[in-house]
Amino acid sequence: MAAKSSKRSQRTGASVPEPRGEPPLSLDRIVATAVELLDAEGLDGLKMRRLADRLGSGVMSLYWHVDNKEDVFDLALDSVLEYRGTIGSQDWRADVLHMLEDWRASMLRHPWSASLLPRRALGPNILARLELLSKTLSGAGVADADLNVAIWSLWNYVMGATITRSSFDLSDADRASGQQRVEHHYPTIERSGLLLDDDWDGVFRKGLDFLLDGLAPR
Amino acid sequence: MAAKSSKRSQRTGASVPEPRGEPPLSLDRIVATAVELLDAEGLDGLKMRRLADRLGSGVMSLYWHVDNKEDVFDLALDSVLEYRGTIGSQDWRADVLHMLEDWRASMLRHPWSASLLPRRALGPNILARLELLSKTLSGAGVADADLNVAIWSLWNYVMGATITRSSFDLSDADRASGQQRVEHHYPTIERSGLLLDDDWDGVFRKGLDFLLDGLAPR
DNA sequence: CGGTTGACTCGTACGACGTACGATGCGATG
DNA sequence: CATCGCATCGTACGTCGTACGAGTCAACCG
Repeated sequence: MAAKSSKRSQRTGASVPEPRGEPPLSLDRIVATAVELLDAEGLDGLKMRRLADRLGSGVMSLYWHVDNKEDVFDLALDSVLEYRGTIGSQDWRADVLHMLEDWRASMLRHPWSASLLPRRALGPNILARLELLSKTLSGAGVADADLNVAIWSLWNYVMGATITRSSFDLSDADRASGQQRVEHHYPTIERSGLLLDDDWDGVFRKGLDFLLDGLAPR
Repeated sequence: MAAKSSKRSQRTGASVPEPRGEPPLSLDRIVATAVELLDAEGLDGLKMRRLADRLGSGVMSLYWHVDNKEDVFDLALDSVLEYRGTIGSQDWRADVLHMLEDWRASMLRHPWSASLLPRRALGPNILARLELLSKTLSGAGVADADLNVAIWSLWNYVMGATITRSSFDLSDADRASGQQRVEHHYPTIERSGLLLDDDWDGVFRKGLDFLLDGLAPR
């Protein structure tokens, strides 16, 4: 991450008239198309050749805009994590909830992002969210000494919830065949309906509410 | 996951005398060596050819014991997540803390595991840990209605904390170059020392304590 | 004792992938 | 018209996962 040095110049503000037919290659188009491809085919579905096909260009043309395939992953991931919401209403708690739920929703909309996140460095959009979270909590009266624990607790919770959820979606196919295994060997799990409960949103929200209750008085 | 159908038979209880020289191939040896290789070279360092080299065998011999490379990943991941601790002391809170901290430690000892977890189905050792957690919390007096939220809150927290930490380790290399960026654009993060604080264990423990305080009375 | 069978090993080969390299086209500038 | 930087792309190479089928050897059976 940080400063990859492809030969590409700084993006222009798009002052070109942009004619008919195939639009020209650009970083933005490449990243947007990569996201489409990832959404449609998953992590392993992103091949440089396929990406080029979708863009109507030659494979090697991509490499003028992008350093390598890892770069594409980084850019796609960060583009998906951008936050467009606002902050600074009267109700700091609503601000936090909105931002965190939006984050979770963004990642679930692009399930590959959860798989990618643990092995990529922190992109600017992730840092921006952390900054937003810090600022809001700080403004809400959380003491400086407690700030780090509060931020990380929330962060970890959301991150973990999202990744767990993605992981479960992945194993849905195995669920049927694995069900017997669960029923016979894990009685407590079975009794609690832990793996069957489909109300992920509700559980997520309850835990988050609970966490916030503890972190700062309503 | 679940029932992969390699041609391998059920593992024998090792009744063979096991002679000198290169030991024969076995699922256990393959998995153990895969973990070594992953520890040494990371996710991308695991190649079937390299694995075979380390084992002193031909590449294709692996495929009698294993379905494919994904199978190796699944087995390596699950083998690393096995919990050998006990449960059922007087102090349920200590039991939970021990199990969760052991989990985090296991994953940090094998950083590739955090990257792998989100895209793999739930293995038996993960389910076993969930079962243990459920049983302990249930025995500690957490009401059935609150059980799911409690389990998931803890689970998500640990999962998120571990993955965040791994992610930060990864970006350590970029830290120096990215530091200016952080300092200039993210003032609140900078002021709180959020990205510089090296006491991850302490923060992890504090948040966990806090979470447990809320989930069940001391 | 020769023949058969099943467990296990492995050499060769193939298709797919990421990408290095150098040629090519093109608009702007002198 | 000549030059130069931007942008594109065809070809080729090395590496990967693994399909296929031949090989070895011990155990078993007639």
